Amino acid sequence: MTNHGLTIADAAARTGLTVHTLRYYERDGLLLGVSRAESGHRRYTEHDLDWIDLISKLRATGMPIREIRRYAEAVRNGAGNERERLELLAAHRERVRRNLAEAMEHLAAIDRKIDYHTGAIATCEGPDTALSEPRRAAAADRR
Amino acid sequence: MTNHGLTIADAAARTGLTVHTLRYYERDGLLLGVSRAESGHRRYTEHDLDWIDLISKLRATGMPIREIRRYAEAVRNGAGNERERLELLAAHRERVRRNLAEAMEHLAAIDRKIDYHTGAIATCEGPDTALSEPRRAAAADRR
DNA sequence: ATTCTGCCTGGAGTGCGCTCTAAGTCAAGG
DNA sequence: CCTTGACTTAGAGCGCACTCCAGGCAGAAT
Repeated sequence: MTNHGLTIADAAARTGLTVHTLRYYERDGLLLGVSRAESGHRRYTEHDLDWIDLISKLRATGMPIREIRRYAEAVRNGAGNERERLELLAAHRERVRRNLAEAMEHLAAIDRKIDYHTGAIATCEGPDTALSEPRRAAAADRR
Repeated sequence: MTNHGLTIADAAARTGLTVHTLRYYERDGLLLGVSRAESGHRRYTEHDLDWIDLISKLRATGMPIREIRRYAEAVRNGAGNERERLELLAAHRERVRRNLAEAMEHLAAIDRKIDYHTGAIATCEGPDTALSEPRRAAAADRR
C-alpha cells in the first residue's frame, strides 16, 4: 500500500526514540495507525512524527503511558470529544505547573544549602584555618 | 540508650514518607545513623528529620537513590570531602535547571496546542455551527 | 493469661517504562 | 544460490523505587 514514508529506523533517528520504544508505543496504543509497506514494514509520515513529538513532550513532562493511551484513543475515536481531550491536556498542564513550581522551591532550598556550604568552605580555607573548623562544616551538613 | 525521640510512625507523619520507605532508605544507606531505643525501635531526632527532608527534596528533583547514597556516604565519612559533596549538589542543581527549562518549553508547546484547540472548539460551538466542523478539529489534532 | 498494638527483620512482590531476545520474513548485492 | 541487513512478532528481562508480607518480639490493656 503505502510504500513511501520513513522506515522505523528513520523515525527513531528523527524523534530521538529507539526503534524498540516506537514499536512499544504502537503496541500500547499510543500512536494513531502507522501505515505499512507491502512487506509489512512500518512507514512513518510527517504527521506520525508530529504526533510522536507531541507524546514525547507529554512523556517528558511526566504524563504516564496510560493517560497518553487514553488521549490517543480519544483522538482515534474522531470527532465529538474535543472537550474531553482538551480537559486531559489542561489537567496535565496544571499538574506540570504545580510540579514545576514545587521543583523550583526545592531547587531554591538546595541552592541555599550550596551557598551556605560554599561559605563554610571558604572560611575553612581562609588564611587562619583551625583544625576544628572542618567539624563545623560536617555538623552543618545535618542542618 | 536513646529512649526519647520520634518513633518511625511519627517520623513518617512528619516527613510525608511511609514507614516502609523510611526503613528502605535506611537499609539502602541514605540516612546518617538513626539511633535505637533499648527495645530496638528506631528513634528519630529533629536532625534526622531535617536530613530526610533534604533527601526528599533531592528525590523530588530527580536525584536517583544511588547518588543520594553516595552523598550520604560522603557526609558520614566526616570532614575532608566538603568539596566533593558540594560538587555533587551543584551537578545535580545544573541537571535540575536544565530539566526545568526543558519542561517549561514542553509545557509552552502543550499550551499552544490547548490554545489552538480551544479556539477550534469555540468556532464549532459558535452561533452557526456546521456539521462538518468537528472534522476540522479532529484533523487539527494530528498537527 | 490472652489479646492487641506497634515495632522489628529479611525477603518477596509490584508497577512503570522501557529494552532486549529469538526466531522468522524479505529484498538487495556478490 | 547464499549471505547480509533491516525489518517483523511475541514474549522475556531489567532497573528503579518503592511497597508489602510473614513471622517474631516487647509492652500495655483487658
